[in-house]
Amino acid sequence: MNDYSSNLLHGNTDMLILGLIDELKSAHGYQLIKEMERRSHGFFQLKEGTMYPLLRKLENEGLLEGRWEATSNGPERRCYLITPRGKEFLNYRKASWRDFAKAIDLVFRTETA
Amino acid sequence: MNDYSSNLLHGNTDMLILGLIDELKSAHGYQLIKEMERRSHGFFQLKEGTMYPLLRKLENEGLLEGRWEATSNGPERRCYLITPRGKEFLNYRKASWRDFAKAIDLVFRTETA
DNA sequence: AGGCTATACCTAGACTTCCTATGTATTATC
DNA sequence: GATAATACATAGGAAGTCTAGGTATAGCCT
Repeated sequence: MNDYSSNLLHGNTDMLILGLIDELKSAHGYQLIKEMERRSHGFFQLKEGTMYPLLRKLENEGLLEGRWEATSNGPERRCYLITPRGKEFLNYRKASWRDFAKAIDLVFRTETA
Repeated sequence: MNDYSSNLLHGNTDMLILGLIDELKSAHGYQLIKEMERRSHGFFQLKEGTMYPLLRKLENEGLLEGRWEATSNGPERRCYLITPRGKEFLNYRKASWRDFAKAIDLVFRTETA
């Protein structure tokens, strides 16, 4: 990420996490970091120190549901599903994002437009 | 602004300020707050505690040039122009913003797209 | 056996950015 | 002379992300 990406990311991380889990049906933290990086062509490189506390926070708020799962070839992982409340929140955040992007455009659109 | 707007705003404020000053040729802090609010239909309501320190910071960094001006009907105001370095920086930030918005879309675009 | 890499998660403390709350001062309006 | 609008200033706090460390398992290579 360049110098500003983590600033721009501010407030969008939970939308990205919830959205990805919603799409993937089930995902764990490490996977989400890699998947976001892959999909954005390297633009988003969320740090572990950001991801794991945030997942727990979203779980505590009832937006995600997590459970430990054993793997055949590595350490246990905590897999998350999105809850109905999480889906609601995701939709709200997506709408906020659209409004925000629209507002940026409005500011830069010239007066006569 | 709703609860999240100030989070989404993170890292975009200087782009908005520089962009508006660039468009308006010259502007002062109070004007910028009102103009942003007007143009975004109330979405952006930057606080004075955000605006004034930021303007001074941008001036100190050589991106803006400010001078005090008397007014006929009120207190003095500090008017700002954008410098060549400021325009460069603005273009860079606008490009970053486009990249960021694109990255968000990429993450949410389904695999097959 | 030992070292390296990838996977997978955890935490404390720092940093940046923006907001809150408050203060000063001028002019116009009621 | 009280209030509102204009106009700027500042200290302290809140929120979100990063830094920089840590633990642990499994596979691969020498």
